[in-house]
Amino acid sequence: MTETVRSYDRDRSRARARTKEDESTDSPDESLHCPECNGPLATDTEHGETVCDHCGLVVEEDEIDHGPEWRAFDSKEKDQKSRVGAPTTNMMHDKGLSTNIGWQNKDAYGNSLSSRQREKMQRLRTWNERFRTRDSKERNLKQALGEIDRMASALGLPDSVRETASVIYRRALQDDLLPGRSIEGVATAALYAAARQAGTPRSLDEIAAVSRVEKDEIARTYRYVVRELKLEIKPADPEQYVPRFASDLDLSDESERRARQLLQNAKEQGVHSGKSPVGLAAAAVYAASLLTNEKVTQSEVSEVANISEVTIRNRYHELLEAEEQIQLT
DNA sequence: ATGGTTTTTACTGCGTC
DNA sequence: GACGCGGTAAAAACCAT
Repeated sequence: MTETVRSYDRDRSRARARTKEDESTDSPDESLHCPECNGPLATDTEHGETVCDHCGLVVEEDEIDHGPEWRAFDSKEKDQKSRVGAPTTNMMHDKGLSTNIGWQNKDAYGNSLSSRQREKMQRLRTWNERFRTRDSKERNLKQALGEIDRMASALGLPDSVRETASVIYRRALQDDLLPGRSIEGVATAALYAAARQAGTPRSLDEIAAVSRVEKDEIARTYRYVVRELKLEIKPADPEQYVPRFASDLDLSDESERRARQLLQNAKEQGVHSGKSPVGLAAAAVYAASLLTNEKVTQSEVSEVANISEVTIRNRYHELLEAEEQIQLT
């Protein structure tokens, strides 16, 4: 035991001595000569350069290659092959970059640890966690991202939306938009905005149903965040609601298609401005179900769309009128 | 706060199964 | 008689100003 340790040390010091020697004597590379003055070349290991001993000309700089390791034939492959480690994700408060200590009391080879070492690891875990989430912003983020994640899964929103929501939240945090507003409110607003940006909008009611904050606060915070961050979000397109409603009602693709067409016609006629997109979508779905003889009742549609039957009636009349107008032209 | 617009609530009448 | 649907009036909610 002691034997191996000592020999290891000795080897190391010997190795160090050797490099020192190389540097101090500036061991000129026999095969190379300076292109300028033909003097001997020396390698400066500290700066990673090859310099002419005589005139000081830097012949070669050993630059670090930041590029990918292998040839890549498209951007996707390039991403995969770049040598910069695991992808970062905005969904974790530290982007997945900080140290993690596994919970199992095993070393790198899978062997169990002695009780002493186990204690030590436990302390390390504790402190690592404390450092990692120490300052308030980090803690803030951690909580908010947890909320976003929870709500997104409850609403069946894809990861891409969560990413976007995370980015929005980060920006809000960075621009000091938080003071005076609740973390959860801003997190919810971020998710709402992200869902709309991604073209998979959820209505305020749906969002409010899974959030811990009231609807009006979400709406207020959302408007605020959008304004301050100057996010550009167009009004929701009614068509984006159609697939969800259609599938909730077990309607055929044909009905879905007709609903879309109805909405497009309405758009051309300009009937849609000022009306709630959800209501339009619901009406279109209902109207389409009539046209394809897949009867669904108004109350069923109003149920899945969270829209009153009256609104459906009003809208779908308008939709059918718009359709007639189109026929005439 | 205000006024204009849209949506909701509540109710009533009609036709059908 | 229950159900789906249509219409209406008044209240409530929403939005820009």
